[in-house]
Amino acid sequence: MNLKELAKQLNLSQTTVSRALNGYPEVSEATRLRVQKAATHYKYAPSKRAKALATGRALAIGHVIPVSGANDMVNPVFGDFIAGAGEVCSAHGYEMTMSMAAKEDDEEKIYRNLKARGSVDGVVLHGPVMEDNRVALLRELGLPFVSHGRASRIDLPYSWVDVNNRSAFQRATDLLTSLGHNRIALLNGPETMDFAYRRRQGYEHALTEHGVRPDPALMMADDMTETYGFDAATRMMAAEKPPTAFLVSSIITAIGVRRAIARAGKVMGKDISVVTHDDNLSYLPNAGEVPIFTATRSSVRLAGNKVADLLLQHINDPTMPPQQELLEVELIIGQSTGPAPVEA
Amino acid sequence: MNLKELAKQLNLSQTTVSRALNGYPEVSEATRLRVQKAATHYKYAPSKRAKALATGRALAIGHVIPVSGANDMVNPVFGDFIAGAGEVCSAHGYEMTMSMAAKEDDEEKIYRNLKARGSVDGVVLHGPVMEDNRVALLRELGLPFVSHGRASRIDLPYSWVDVNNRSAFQRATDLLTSLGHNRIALLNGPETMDFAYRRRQGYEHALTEHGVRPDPALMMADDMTETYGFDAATRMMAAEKPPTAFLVSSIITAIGVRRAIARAGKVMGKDISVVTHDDNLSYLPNAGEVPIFTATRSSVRLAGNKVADLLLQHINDPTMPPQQELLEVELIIGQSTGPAPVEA
DNA sequence: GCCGCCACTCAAAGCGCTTTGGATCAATTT
DNA sequence: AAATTGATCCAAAGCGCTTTGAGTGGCGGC
Repeated sequence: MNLKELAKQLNLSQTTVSRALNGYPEVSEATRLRVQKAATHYKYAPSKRAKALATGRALAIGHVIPVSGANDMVNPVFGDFIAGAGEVCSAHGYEMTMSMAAKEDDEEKIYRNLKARGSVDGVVLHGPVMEDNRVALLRELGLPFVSHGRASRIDLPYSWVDVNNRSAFQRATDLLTSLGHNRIALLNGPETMDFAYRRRQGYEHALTEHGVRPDPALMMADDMTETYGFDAATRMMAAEKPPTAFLVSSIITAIGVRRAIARAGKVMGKDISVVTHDDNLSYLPNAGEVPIFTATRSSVRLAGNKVADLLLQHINDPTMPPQQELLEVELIIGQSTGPAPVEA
Repeated sequence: MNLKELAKQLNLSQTTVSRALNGYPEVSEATRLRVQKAATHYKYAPSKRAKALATGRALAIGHVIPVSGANDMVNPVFGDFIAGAGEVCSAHGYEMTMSMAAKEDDEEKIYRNLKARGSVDGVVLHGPVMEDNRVALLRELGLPFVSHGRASRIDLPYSWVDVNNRSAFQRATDLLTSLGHNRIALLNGPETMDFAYRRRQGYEHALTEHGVRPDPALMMADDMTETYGFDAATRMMAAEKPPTAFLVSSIITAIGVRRAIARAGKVMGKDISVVTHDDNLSYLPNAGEVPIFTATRSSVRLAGNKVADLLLQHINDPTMPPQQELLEVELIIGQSTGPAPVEA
């Protein structure tokens, strides 16, 4: 059933039926009701394709997902973020489309096509890196976008929703030093990623504030897998001057660290402390009366909500100036931290 | 730049330009080349909206994601599956759109709309449950679809790609019994889900074959979170007749089990054995010379490839009869299994 | 020299919607 | 009584593409 047929059934013009269904005022309440009844009766749903062509709006936003890293890793955070964004999108009648971006150079083409083909009204920028050139590109294209995370060293205004990563890791480091730790290892994400860069800043800043010189031997950055956590922690603990605490960028990596600690015959939270960032993933709840990990927590699903919300605002009002939202983490005390062991 | 303008620039009709770009034979090689040059020069990309309207094809497939369970869990497997499907979609010029389905009754409406509005050419059915009524619905709607996993007790023909869950868990159970275990606990996923139902079948079948009566006290089913694994394992190990081995449906849950074992002061692979299903998630590689977990492994990313591939075939040839693909798992021996401890 | 054929090219219709620019008619105003 | 207004409704154009059906002109065969 399409508009024309529906109009014929009702002995009305397409114009009137269209207006009745889209809530325009130039139609009497009586006929509006009649039209709506008929529409639900015939299960009429307007063709998205035609609507998009006629209105110039796709009623869709796009996600361009960088499938990156050594082994084409998909960010484990992805599912929850999408779920968050999806909630607000579907509440506003928007769809989400995704494209996978394998190689770096592919990505520019993807955005250009998205714009030229008009398949989306806006995009969310995933995984910003430092000096991310996508920001300039998207601005130039005039494609509304919101970044999930900031891109450092960019002076162009643009919209983003980010976690205060610097402050989070600074606070986490403060916590550890206040417990007496001064050999604190950092297992960071890839430091081309902006969030990782900022976390290291927070970590180093806190250390220097406490008069500790950051030790390169205690700092690593890599794709945040479980095995990365295990391998790095195992190696560091076997070193000459092992750390007494780990600050970790992902709960998945932290799980690897926990495994390494157990394997070394130590007890997490007693012999060795661990603080991790916790994205509050639905399948990895870090909960309980006393959560397993002491963590800097920030719900990535909530971030998905906020990003989508902001993006839809931009789409509906293109003149709206860029907006930023900085989410503070909760510092959650769990079982994985304790006072630094006394030197033997 | 649109077709009309491009045609004008070239002093050709829209028809010819369109045909030149879409590879139709009725156009001379000379002009085809000329057109293609101009197209790339002007960065012309045909409007997806207009193309969709004109051809009746959206060049997109849909994913309807059930965001379900007690705490709106997003399946951790999701990201990798999507990445797999995305690969083949983008290789064929297709986009993927996702809709979140919160409540059960929502879902039917989502599919109906997807069809009526014509926003996708086909869908992948996620998370089939037993006697899944979506199969009948999609067939009735005439919307091409491929299911990721089967739906038991449905005698309608339809296409699916599934892991041989029954055989996988049967083999895993066999392995454990051959190691001398006869109190093997099953930590399954929600047994409304088809895959979980089948896994239990395999497990029970193997047990009975070995003359062991399945013990309800050793069987659980729930959302496959980490804490579920920890809680269930902790409880079972504290019971009167604790299990000597765990068979687990998800590596994430298995991680919880490992934590419970460590907490209880036991050694995994020695005091207590664990076999888990392993979806080969990119961020949770169960690798190394000897993998951490003994596992039934099947790449969910590969499944994504296959599902998308099959779906695109159906879309391109609607007369193609339903096809099924059953993926066998690899049984990987890791560090988490060993002979059953001798009774004290 | 005429016909038919092949290789190209084009004008125009159509996909299903929105939206512009009238029409129509009753009620109100002058 | 004529003109204005407001409330409804409509015909038709247009969104940017594909595709049908219809020309062109050049060429060999009779």
